[in-house]
Amino acid sequence: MSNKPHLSVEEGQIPQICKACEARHGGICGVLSPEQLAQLNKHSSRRTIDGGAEVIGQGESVDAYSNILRGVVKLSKMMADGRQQIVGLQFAPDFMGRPFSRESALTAEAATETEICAFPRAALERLIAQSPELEHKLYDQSLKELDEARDWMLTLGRKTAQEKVASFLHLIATHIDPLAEDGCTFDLPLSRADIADFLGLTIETVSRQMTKLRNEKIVIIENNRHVRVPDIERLNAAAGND
Amino acid sequence: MSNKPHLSVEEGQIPQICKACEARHGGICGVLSPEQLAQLNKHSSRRTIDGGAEVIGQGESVDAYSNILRGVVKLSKMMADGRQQIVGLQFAPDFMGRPFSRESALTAEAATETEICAFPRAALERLIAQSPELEHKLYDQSLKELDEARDWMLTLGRKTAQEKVASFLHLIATHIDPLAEDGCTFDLPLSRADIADFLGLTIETVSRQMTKLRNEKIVIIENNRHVRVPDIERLNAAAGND
DNA sequence: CGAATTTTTGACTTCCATCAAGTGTAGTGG
DNA sequence: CCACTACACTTGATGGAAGTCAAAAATTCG
Repeated sequence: MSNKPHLSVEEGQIPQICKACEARHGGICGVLSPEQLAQLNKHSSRRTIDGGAEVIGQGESVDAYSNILRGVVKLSKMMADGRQQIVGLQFAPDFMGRPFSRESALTAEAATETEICAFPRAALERLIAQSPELEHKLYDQSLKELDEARDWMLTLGRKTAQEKVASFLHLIATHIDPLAEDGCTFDLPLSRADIADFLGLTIETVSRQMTKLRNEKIVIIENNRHVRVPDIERLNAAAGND
Repeated sequence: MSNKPHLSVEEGQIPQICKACEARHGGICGVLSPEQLAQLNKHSSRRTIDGGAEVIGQGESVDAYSNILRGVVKLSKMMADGRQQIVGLQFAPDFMGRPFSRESALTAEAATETEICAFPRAALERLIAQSPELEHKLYDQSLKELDEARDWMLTLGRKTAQEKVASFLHLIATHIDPLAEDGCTFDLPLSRADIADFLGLTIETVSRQMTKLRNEKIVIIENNRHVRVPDIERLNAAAGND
């Protein structure tokens, strides 16, 4: 046997599909026992969502939660006259959903092609009720999201357009390519229109500030979507962070 | 059988000081058993904080949590160059603190004279570990705060100065005087400078927009701090909500 | 009352939004 | 392969909402 004895007993009960799943490393499934995983798995289904497609609409009733396995999801709010604000981005292996609320106050939309693992509300809530570890994990994620939301409030309320765009690039750089201090490269998951909606700006202003950052050699823009950051600390400084 | 909790039996064990406390009605103490209340109470202390005084500073280490019993607390973030953004307001009987983090990313400052009930971090974390109901309650509050933070992101990113000021007045009106649809009256817990920091504006702009709302008869400003809203729905409309 | 602070009002400036072309870039079909 | 269209992005010219600077008015407080 290649596995340790005490693990091999449990590993055998983990659903095949969960074994290599990212949601077990950092995601909420990591705190579930093999039995619980199997139980949740019975009702869950994987789905691929095209970029731009809506996962759940503002005001719709919520009857499913999901884990993001791949891709980026935008959470946004819209005013009656069409003004829109992106209030959060979710990456794999984030849990997506608002427990204990029947109705979504947000629109969730895939920014890129996205793969999710969805399960019915009742199944998750049953698990929450019987597993304090799961609720703890969810609580922990919501605290992180709250920290992120508050960071972004400072960006929205007090930063200049240039600092906002730099802050956005910094956010993406640290989420997509979380390694090498020097010279990280990535594709932007958002269009200019989305970036504008995230930063509370217009697409023209985003474009102009991108050009400025390029001219100042803080970023190298290769293919509109493809960006290289030679010095993440210079970008951080341009974002107004310390 | 005999140790099964029953209210009438246990009421007698509730600490005297907790009996009339607001934190037991809507606050986190409401989910604690009399034994747990007694345990927490042994280490807790009530404190009155003057308006303007700092409760906990950005970057300081956190060794206590607290419940707000009276007053309003501002949570804010500051940039290196002094720009400041208020990222949340907390009212009685909110729980205040960031579990599972040693260091505060925020400054908490009393906006008005405030009374809190503080307890050491270890005491609360011990209780959390043994009471899933408590963690559930805390989770629920953090989800509400997340909803509020995201609402405010829309305000910061996409609303005009006029809508921002109206949104702020609406927020206070619904928190302070949560009754009578028609004609609510209240005192603003924040100075113009604080309102500006909450809305991402300057105090001059806040003042001008206040004047405009007064001229349009949407609010009646009696004593700078004292405000009357004759029609909460008109205020809501001025805030850009549907 | 008079000093200090907060708030309002006024004049001017600036940054970003708006409006309007222009320049890729990708996809389609002949 | 090249038109052709559609779409995303960039660039330019102009205007307006909110910021800045300055001073007056109102309010608080010793």
